[in-house]
Amino acid sequence: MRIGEKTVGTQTVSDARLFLGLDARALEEVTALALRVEKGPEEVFFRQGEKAVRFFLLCRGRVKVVQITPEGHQVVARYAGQGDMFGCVPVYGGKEYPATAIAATRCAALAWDRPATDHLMRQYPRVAINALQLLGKELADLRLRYQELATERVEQRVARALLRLVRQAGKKVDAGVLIEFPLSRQDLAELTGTTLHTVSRILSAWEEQGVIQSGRRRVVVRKPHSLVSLAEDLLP
Amino acid sequence: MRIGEKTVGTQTVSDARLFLGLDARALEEVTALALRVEKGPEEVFFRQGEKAVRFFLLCRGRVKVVQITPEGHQVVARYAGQGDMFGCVPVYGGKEYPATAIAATRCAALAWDRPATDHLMRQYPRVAINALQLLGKELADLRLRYQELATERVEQRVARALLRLVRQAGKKVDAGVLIEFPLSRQDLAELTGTTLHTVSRILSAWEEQGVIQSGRRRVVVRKPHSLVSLAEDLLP
DNA sequence: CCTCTTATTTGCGCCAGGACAAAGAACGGC
DNA sequence: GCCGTTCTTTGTCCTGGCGCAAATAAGAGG
Repeated sequence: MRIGEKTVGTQTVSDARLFLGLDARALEEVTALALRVEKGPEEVFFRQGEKAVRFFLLCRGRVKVVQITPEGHQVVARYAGQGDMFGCVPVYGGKEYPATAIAATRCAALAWDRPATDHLMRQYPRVAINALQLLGKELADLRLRYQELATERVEQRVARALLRLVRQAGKKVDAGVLIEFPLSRQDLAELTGTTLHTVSRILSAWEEQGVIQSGRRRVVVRKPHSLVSLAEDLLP
Repeated sequence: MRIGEKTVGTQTVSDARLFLGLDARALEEVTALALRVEKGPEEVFFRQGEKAVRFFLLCRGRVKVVQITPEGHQVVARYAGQGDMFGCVPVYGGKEYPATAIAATRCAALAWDRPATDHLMRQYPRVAINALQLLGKELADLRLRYQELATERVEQRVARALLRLVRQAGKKVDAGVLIEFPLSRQDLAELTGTTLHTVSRILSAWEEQGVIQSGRRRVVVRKPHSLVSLAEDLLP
C-alpha cells in the first residue's frame, strides 16, 4: 500500500455526503468493505451495458460519464469530481450501467460491491436517506440541464457548461481560471448537445473578445462575468 | 366521505411501489397519515417555487408537471399517471417545488406532509429504499430523454413522446389507441422541446399518412408501428 | 343559434447551426 | 528532430425548424 493511500481513503469516506452522520465505528466498517481502485487518464471504470457490480466514490481526479446512443452519438452526462459518487446504479437496484465512466485525469476511487452496498443500507438507514438526497440533487441538476437544452441557444449552453466546470474544477491562475482537466472541443460539444465545429467557432469568437484563452484540450476563463452575461443572453 | 373513496385510497397505498413490502399494520398507519386531495382539470396541486410541504401519490387521473424558465418558456417534465408519485421533493430533502403540478383530468391523490414523510422513512427503512429505486428509475428516464433531446430531430422526439403517452395512457378504441387526457399541440411542443407550429405541421403530415387521427386536444394513434419507425428514423 | 374564446393550420422568410471538406497546429513517441 | 496522430480552425453550403402573421375551426357559454 502506497503512502497516503489509506489516509486518502478514510478521509474521503468520512467527508463523503453519503456517509454523513455515521459514527467512527460505522465509518471503520464502511472503509473496511471498500475496494480501492486507481485509473490513469483514458482508462475506463466501467462500460455502458455491463452488469453493475459496484458503485464508486471518487477520492481524487476527474471522471467523465458518457452515454452512447444506438446511432453512435455520444452524450456527456456529467463530469464527476472529488467526493462525487458515480456508477451508483447498484444503490438503487438497477441491473446494468447506463453509461460509461472514463478517467479524465489520474484517479483514485473507492468502490463497494452489491452485497456490501445492500448490507450498509440495511445496517445504517442513514445511508439510504443520504443517498436519496444525493440522488435528488442529481435529478434536480439534470432537470435544469434538460430545460436549458430545450429552450436555450447553443452559445448560452456552452457558456453555462464552462461556468459549471469553472465552479467544479476551476483553479486560479494568473491569466484567469483554468479548468483543471483535459477538455476538448468535442467534449464540450457532447456536454452541450452540439457539434465540435460549432463549439470551436464559439470559443474562437470568445478568444477574440478576450473572454477565454484556450489551447489543445485546455481552457482558461478570463472573464467569468462575460460568460454569465452570455449565459443569460444579455447583450453587453 | 364518498363511496369508494377510502377503498381507492387504501388500495392505492398497498399497490404503490413506494410502500412495497410493508405489512398490513404499517399500511394502515401510512393510510391514516395521508391527506386526501381532489382536483378538477386545470387546477394546480402546487406551484414552482412554493415551499414543498408535502408529496403526492396519484390515485386517479393524470397530472402535468411543468417547469417555467426565467425567460418564461415552459417545459413539460412529465405526465404522471395512476400510482405515480409527484412533488416528491420532501422525500429527498429539498426546500421548494422545482415545478408546477397541474391536473390534466379530474384527479384524486393522497398526500403526506413533511413530518409524516420523515416519520415513515425513519420508522420503515424499506420506504427509503423503495424511494431510492423509484428516484433511480426517474433519473434513468430523464437521462434517456436528455440524450434524445441532444441527438435526435424534432420529428423523432415527437414520435417517441406519443409512443410513451400511448404506453402510459393509451386506451384502445376502434380507430386505434386514444391518449386518454386532453393533449394540445402546445403540450406536445413543451414535452419535446419545440414549438407548437412545428408540432402542428408534423401531426398534420402524419394525419395525411393515416398514422394518427387527431382533433382539438385529442390524439388517436392508428399505426403505432409507423411511429416506431419514425422514432428510430428508419425510412419505410 | 350566435358569439367569444381558445386551438389549430398554413404560408413565407430567414437564420442558427449542422454537414462536409481540408488545411493547420500541437503533441507524443521513436 | 522527424513523423504520425490527434485536435483545432475555418470556409462553404444547405436545411431543419423557428418566428411572424393571418386564416380557420372547434368548443363553451349564454
